[in-house]
Amino acid sequence: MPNLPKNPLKVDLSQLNPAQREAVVSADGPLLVLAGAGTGKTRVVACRVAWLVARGVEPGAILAVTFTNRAAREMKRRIADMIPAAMAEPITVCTFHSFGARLLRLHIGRLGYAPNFDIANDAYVEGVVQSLLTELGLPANNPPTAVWKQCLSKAKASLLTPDEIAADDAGWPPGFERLYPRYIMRMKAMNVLDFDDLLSLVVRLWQEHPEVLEECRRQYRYLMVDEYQDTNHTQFVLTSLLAGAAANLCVVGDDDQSIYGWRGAAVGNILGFQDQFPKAKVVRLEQNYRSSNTILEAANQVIANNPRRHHKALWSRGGQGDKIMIVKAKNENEEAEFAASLVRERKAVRGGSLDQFAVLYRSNHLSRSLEDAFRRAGIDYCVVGAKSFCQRREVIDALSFLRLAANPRDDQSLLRVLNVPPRGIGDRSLGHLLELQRTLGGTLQELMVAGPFPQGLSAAAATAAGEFSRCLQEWRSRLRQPGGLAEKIRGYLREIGYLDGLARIYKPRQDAIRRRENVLELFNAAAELEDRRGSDATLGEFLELFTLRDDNDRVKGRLEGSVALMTVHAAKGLEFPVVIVIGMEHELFPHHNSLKEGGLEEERRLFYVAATRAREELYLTYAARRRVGGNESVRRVSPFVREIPVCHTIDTDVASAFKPASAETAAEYLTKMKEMFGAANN
DNA sequence: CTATATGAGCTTTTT
DNA sequence: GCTCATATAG
Repeated sequence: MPNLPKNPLKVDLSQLNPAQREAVVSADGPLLVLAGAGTGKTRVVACRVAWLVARGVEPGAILAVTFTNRAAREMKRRIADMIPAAMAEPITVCTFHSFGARLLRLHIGRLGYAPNFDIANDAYVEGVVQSLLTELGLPANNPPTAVWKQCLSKAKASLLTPDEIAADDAGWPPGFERLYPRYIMRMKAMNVLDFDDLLSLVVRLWQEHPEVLEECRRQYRYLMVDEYQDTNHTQFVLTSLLAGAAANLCVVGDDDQSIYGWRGAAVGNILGFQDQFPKAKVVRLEQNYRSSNTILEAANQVIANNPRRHHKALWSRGGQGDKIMIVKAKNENEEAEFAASLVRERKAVRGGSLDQFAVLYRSNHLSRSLEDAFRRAGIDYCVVGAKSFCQRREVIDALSFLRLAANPRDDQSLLRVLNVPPRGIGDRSLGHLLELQRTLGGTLQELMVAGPFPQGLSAAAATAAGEFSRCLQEWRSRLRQPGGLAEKIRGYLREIGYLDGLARIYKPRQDAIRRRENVLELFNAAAELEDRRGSDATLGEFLELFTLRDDNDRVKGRLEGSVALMTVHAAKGLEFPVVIVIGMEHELFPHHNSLKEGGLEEERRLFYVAATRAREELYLTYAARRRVGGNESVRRVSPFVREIPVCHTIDTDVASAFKPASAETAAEYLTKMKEMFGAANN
């Protein structure tokens, strides 16, 4: 490269609207950006980062935290579009959890953990919970493990200690005060952290070792937090600690889109930001670049019924657009068929491909009738997010084998796969092993190879256990050598009998083949890592990447050319020209389980999110009768639908939506079609 | 110990 | 209608 004079960095703000520009150039002190749906939030954040750099802020001093990998990736991309790579590279853009993981790898020794800790995913935590429930003599499935897991997460996310839980009689299931401390001890003994630990241990680290906090504050002097409405208490404390008195803290979010309260997110964080920082500047982004004004006005009116919120009213320079169609179906099958025919008809009228359509629903099981209908209609569809790759049984098993090799202290994974595929070591032998651990202590892996364990077993079981241990040890040391990670993972899983065992575990051959393919996906992921990281990629790195990674990449590719079917939660952050929301019924949306704990407001926000996914056309459907858990029940339309001003809606039913039955419905139909076609021609 | 058969249960799920 | 968990026979 010749020595060219360096261009002074310029960031073009001319494309921004005044509010956006103000958010970008307010560089110092606390700043709250209230970014309504579709108001160009990512662009503003990226611009702000670039602007800071252009103003001379050292890139390495900027930390931008997001919730998802997808958001982090997107933000990096947008920043890289605006400033030279050499300046973009030192900027830290990452998720809360990867930030925590990175910091803890460096300093966790001070808290009594080893720095090569493993990170547990959901399935892993559930496994630990199950073992603990049996140990504590608590019922196995009442409440279900998922509920216990959620309680653990909530307790940790609120930074509650076991003592505080025991003193607090509000709402925890009976026995939780015993489970919670045991869970913490078990995880620590295995040197495994869960997702909440990645955050709460950072808080503890900073509180107990202020010099580490000081160092972080010196490094990260400009802090930005995306999706602030979704932060939980730990994340709030984390952010506050790091921001410190300097408080060059910019939080971006939309309280109206806070839909994760049930998981510990505290809307109060964004609602109370100005109480925390009385001098905070507040910028509202209300100009929407996504939806028609009909959709925006409907969404505005509905959300205005929520009492506690930052006032916002979205508007758009785009036209008024089509009315919102509210369609009544006889039952869930007619509803699903209507959705399918609607997609077909609108595609014929609009042209373009199927990926401009999305069908959204409140809960996963509603996808079933849709899938049937779309399959019958021969329309390509893709169900997003229902069962993520990582939760499949075979993937969990395969990962357990890998965790086992990476971490000799990981008892949980050992318990999970010791008898997978069946190798003659059943409940009795396992019980024997656990009994030994209770009396002798130590890790299960140690106990397996030495001491009195093999004697207590049948000859077959002892041989199997010995062979298992030998194989594990050998591959552990091989995996420690650098190079050929993917190949070694494959060799390990083959030799330990898992790959060939799949056919024995999963009975219909078709099923075994499918599961095998999923395991092969793991090898692909490892190979990918090797391509990116070079040949010295380690197993530990692979496991962390896989645990903290997101599934959305995979989904995105498949989405092309097909209708997206997903929950409203999964649709957050996405947009589609045409959106159909099904199951708009009382007790379903809002869901009956959420009505008790003042959850109606969150349900309304959820509906707000659903409606604002649509760019041009929005359809809301409901069924007069629906089979719920076997028996048919009579349904009423969702109250949210009736909160939309009638001037923005057309009420109809499936029969007359396509086929007019009488003169006046024919006229109405004609008007409707005119509007539709008119919009399509614009 | 393993392979099959029966029965309960079911909101949402960024990391 | 599908997945999990426990029961029971081989």
